[in-house]
Order: sequence, then C-alpha cells, then structure tokens
Amino acid sequence: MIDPDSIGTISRIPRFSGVSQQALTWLAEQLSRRSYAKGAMLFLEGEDSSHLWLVESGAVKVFRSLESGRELILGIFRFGDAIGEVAVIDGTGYPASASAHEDATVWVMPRQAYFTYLERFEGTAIALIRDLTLRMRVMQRRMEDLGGGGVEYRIARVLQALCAKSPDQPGPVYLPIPLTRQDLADMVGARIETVIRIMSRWQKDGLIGQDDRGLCVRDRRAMAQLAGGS
Amino acid sequence: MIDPDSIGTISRIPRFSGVSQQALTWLAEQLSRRSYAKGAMLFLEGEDSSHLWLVESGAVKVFRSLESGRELILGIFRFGDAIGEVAVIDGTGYPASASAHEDATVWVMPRQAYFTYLERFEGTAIALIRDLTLRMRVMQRRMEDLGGGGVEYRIARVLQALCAKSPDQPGPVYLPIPLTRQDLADMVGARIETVIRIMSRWQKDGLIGQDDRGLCVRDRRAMAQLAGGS
DNA sequence: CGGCTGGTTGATTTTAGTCAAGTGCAGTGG
DNA sequence: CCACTGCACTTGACTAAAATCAACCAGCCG
Repeated sequence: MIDPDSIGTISRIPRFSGVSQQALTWLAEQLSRRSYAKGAMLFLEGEDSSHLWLVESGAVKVFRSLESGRELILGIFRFGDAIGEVAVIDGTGYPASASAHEDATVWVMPRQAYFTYLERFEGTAIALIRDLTLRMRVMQRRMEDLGGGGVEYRIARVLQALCAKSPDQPGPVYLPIPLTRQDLADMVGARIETVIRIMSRWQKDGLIGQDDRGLCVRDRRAMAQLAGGS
Repeated sequence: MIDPDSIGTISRIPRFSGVSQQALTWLAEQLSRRSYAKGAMLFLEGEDSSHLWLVESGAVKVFRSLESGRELILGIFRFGDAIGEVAVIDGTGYPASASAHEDATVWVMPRQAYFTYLERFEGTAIALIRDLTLRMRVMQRRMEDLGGGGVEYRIARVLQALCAKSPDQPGPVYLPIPLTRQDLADMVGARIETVIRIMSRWQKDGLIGQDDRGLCVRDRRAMAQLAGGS
C-alpha cells in the first residue's frame, strides 16, 4: 500500500520538512499520490471539501467562474503549496475550482487525517497559522493589484510578482510558470485582446521577450517603473 | 490601573466570548482601551507591528496607499473585529494603515501578550485559525469583486455584501456603516465621479435611497441582479 | 463671512471591451 | 503526404466604459 519512497518524498515538501520521523511515517500512511494530465480537474467549486491537496510537481490553477462570465485565476500553485486548506478547516465546500495547469502530481490528505495531524503533532498548528498569514499577505497584494489602476499596471504587477523570487541578475528573467495571454487576462481581470495589445507593445519596446524557454522580462527596471509609479 | 468594568466589556467581544474567567482576568490586565476621533490614525503601513487591535465601538478603516496614487480600502471594521493580526503573527510591519472611520474605541494588546495568550489558554489557537480562514474567504470574495467586471458590478457587490447581514425584510435596508461616495470609490477601485454617476442613476431608478439615516438599498432584488447576472 | 467637505454635472479624452477576421502551428486521421 | 481541426495568438475597426478636467452647489462650522 505504501510506496517505500513515500516518506522521503513527503519529507521534501516544505510543509512537512520540520516534522518528526514519527509524524512522517504516520503521514505516509495517510497521504496518497495522484497524477493529473494538463487540464484535468482536481475539484470543483462548491464540492464537499473532503481533502487537502499538496502539490508535488507541475502546476495547479485555482480559479473561480464569476457570474459576470469571466474566469478569475486566484492563484497558480507549485511544488510545496497547499490547496483547499481553508475549505477543509471550515468545512464548507471548496470556494473555487482547481485544475492541472500543467501535468501535475499531488498528494491528497483526507480531511479527518488533517485534523488528527494538527492535534497529534506538536507545532503543526503554529506552522499552519504562519502559512495562513503568509497567504493573507499574498492575497492582500493581489487585491491591491486588481483594484490599483489600469490593465497595464495590473499586468506589470503580476509579472513583477512572478519574477520577484528570482535573484536580481542582469539579463532576462524567465517566468517560472508557462502563461498564455488568456491566463494573464484571467489573472488581472481583463480581456485577452487588451493583454495582447499591451504585451505586443512591450515586446516591441524590448521590455519583455518570448522564446522557446517561455516568457521573460528583459528590463526589470522599466517593468518595476510601470508597476510602481504610474 | 485596571478599569473595574474591563472584564465585563472584554467578555462581550466575540473573540473572547468563549474563554475562561481566568483568561478574562488575565486579558483585562494586558489590554488597554483607547479612543480615537474620526480621522485619527491608529497605525501606518510599514510601522512595527507592536499591537493587536480589537474594535469595541465605532468603525476603523484599513487601507493602503497605492503607488498608482489611489487609496484602496481593504476593509472597514466594527465591533468585535481584530486588526493587525497578520502583522503581529508574522512579525513584519503592518501591511496597511488604519484610521478611525468614525469616532472609535479600541482595545490594544501588545504583541508579546498575544503570543502568551495563544500559548497559555486552551483553544485560542484554534479560534485564531477559524478566524483567519473566515477572513480569507472574505478576501477571496473581494478579489472576485475587484477582478470581476465593470464598476457598476463592483459597487453592486459591495452594497450587496454590506446588506447581507440584514435579514431579508421588505423595505429599504440601511447600510451599517456611513459611506461617502469617495469611500465607495476607494473600495471598488474607481473614481468618485464614476461612482456618483452610477449611484445617481440608481437613485433615480429607485434602486437605492439616501436620507438622514444614511444610504439604503430599496430594491434588493434588482441590486442582486446587478451583482449577479451582468 | 470665508473655508471646508461632500456631492454633482458636463465636456472631453483615454482606456478597455467587443466584434470580426485571419495567421501559424502542432497534432490527427485518411 | 495532406486536409482538417483546435488552439494560441494577432490585428483592425468600432463602441462602450471610465478617467480626467473643470466648474459649481449646499451645508456646516469657526
């Protein structure tokens, strides 16, 4: 039943990096691994929040279909990120849907096992609180982006945020996630044509670039300018 | 030093309603009460997050001045709401500023006392987790509002949310908080003139009304229509 | 009486959405 | 191999929405 390598893999998930060997062994029995092909749904909004999801590889998109007809991407999650935590904790259904943005493998943890985990092992509740507060900061930032100004400003902020993890190196910074124009549009609450027009201009001006390695920001200073002072 | 009535007042704050008499007594020693006149600042973004704030009466506006020049209201908090929790927990400075939206009295709790409180008394960490998840849901909703569509849709959503607590009664529903047009504009990320034009039209169409008791929604069905299906 | 705040209106410009058409490419099945 | 499909991307013309700029009004308060 238990993949003999499970413990090793699980211990590499940041969320569980600090826990005891005993907790890891217990976790390995509770978690199961699943793989999803690009585009496959992990869960739908409103569905009963039966599981906590932890991304091991690939990328998972969490989004919400709005009454206005649009789709708003709430976040794209990668290695180590937890999904569905809020829903699992408060027991109401998932507040959004999730699908595999690229081929992805995830660990799933049943709701009850998660509660047991929080109760039984020391320090896990604190880790959860820290994680939640961190995510609230991220959400606040995104609220600011969405409410902040024009579409140009909002796209610049998103690209800025995606590049933020990379060290301040010279040369182009490639985005860690493949994003289509439609994805960007869904992230900033705009139409695809608007996004294309803005990005075409940026490309012409040498601000960004695109090749087989993906999308990149060529002029971080100018991008920061757009995201900051307009 | 301790207001003899403190314990009684504190026990009425929902956040502390379930705690033991012992914890209440301890809290009464840690908390101090402050009053702020309308417009006065409680704290500034970036300031060291030294205290947790609990609103007892009045209203406190939490907002952020964006690089784009706008001011985005992140929330307006009333009786029982906690402010600054995220900042206190993760120890980085306040991520936003707060001022008294109306004359307000608040309880302040030093950072260290808050940690002691979480450690010493049973169940408080769980209560915190529940509160955080609840607030993440609220934030997600606001993100959807901001990214969702036009200004009309966004204003409708805000009014809708403010009326949501009131029971589904016939007749006008007055907003629980006095809001100027500018406040609304800062909540939805729009200009004051745009807000005025939309609301003037609504007023003409009998959707909303305004009198000495404040702003009210007269036709909740139509408002829900705007917030839902456009 | 000023000065201040909040609300309001109109004219104009800018921005973004909408509609329609079309390109380039990768994969698929005949 | 080639037609065919689907997908991401692109462009142009046009319309609608919102921002901007500039006044102006009413009430309130010292």
